[in-house]
Amino acid sequence: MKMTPMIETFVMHFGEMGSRWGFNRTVGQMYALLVITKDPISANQIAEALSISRGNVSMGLKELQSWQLIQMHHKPGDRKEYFQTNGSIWDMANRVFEERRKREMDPTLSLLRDILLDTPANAEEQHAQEKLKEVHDLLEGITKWSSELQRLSPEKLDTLMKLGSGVGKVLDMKDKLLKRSNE
Amino acid sequence: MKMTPMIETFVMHFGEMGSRWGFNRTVGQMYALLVITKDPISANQIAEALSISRGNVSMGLKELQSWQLIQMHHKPGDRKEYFQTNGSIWDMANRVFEERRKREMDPTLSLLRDILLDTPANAEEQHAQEKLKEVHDLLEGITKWSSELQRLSPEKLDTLMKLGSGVGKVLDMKDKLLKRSNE
DNA sequence: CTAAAGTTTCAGTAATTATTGAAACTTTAG
DNA sequence: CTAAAGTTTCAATAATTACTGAAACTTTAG
Repeated sequence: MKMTPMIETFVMHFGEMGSRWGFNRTVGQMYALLVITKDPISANQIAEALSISRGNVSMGLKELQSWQLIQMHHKPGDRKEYFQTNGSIWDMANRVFEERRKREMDPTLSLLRDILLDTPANAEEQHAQEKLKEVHDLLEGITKWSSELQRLSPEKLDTLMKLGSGVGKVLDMKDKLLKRSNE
Repeated sequence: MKMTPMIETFVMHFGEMGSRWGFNRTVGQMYALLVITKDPISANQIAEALSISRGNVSMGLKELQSWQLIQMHHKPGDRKEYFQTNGSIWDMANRVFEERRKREMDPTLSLLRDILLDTPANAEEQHAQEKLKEVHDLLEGITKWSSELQRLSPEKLDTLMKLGSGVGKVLDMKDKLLKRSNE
């Protein structure tokens, strides 16, 4: 597995970005390689293409599987395992959002819920709790909203995206419609 | 500056989460402290409350300022600088999203644009480019969509959020409305 | 059952990132 | 202008995180 310069550029960049996206450099490289490679490839091919150790590849594949970003394959008459990305680019984005929400918001949300059950001991804690309530409501709002979005069909999502700032107009229309139906 | 146990719990948790949110532990702690503290506090008070070095606080404040999350204040007759969070919790969320978009998507988007200008050298690169196009379109979609959302008034955003799965229905209404106005 | 082909684990080490604290710098009251 | 009060910088070091590769494990063909 030799990468062409174009492919190498992309793979290495994805590696650099990896850490910002929630996984480490080699996991980012591995995923990039799998995204642009048409046919499933083996762990050894990955190790060779990226010049990293076989052990590291094994751990990376485990990580990518835990994100549900890749799939394992078996070729008939071959004992090796072959890997491939799982689903469309949209599915990938959904999984990444979902996973990050789990890691970045859920633990905080749960802690905030606990703290908000306590009775504030003094004026200082009273003020603190009010702020925490705001943070809590924000996180809860984002969480609910994002799970609603994931429930929408891809077509509706696409419409919504294309609507852009037009969303404002649609909201106005909604108010008018409701009013009309109440009359 | 002594923190009560409740406040300490929150501050330390925010520190742990900090790295997942794009800044480091102490920056997370510092921000949490500023969020729940009513009156502006000095760099020294922060260092004392969190038991971290004065130098570290200085760097952290710089980082928080670069995210536009805090504001500096001067008290009359006092040479010290006092700090306070900047804007509402909503403003905070907006700034964090914006900043993360800059760090996590913009560089990739720009690289992808470049690569897509190249002519594929063979079938392998041809397939790679198709995939890259998909990734590019996804990132561009998210970028545009999120900047549209930021342009909406807070009230409309709130309506949109509360709408939840109702978004689907509103989209249906939109189609009907358009049809009606065309008749 | 055995050996071969493959995968995973994990202790040790390398690489990266965060933190300290002393020195350099800046600002202002007098 | 000077000294005092404050802030920032950055080289050294600590803490964390990622990577390697050999050993342990698993699976299957024969």
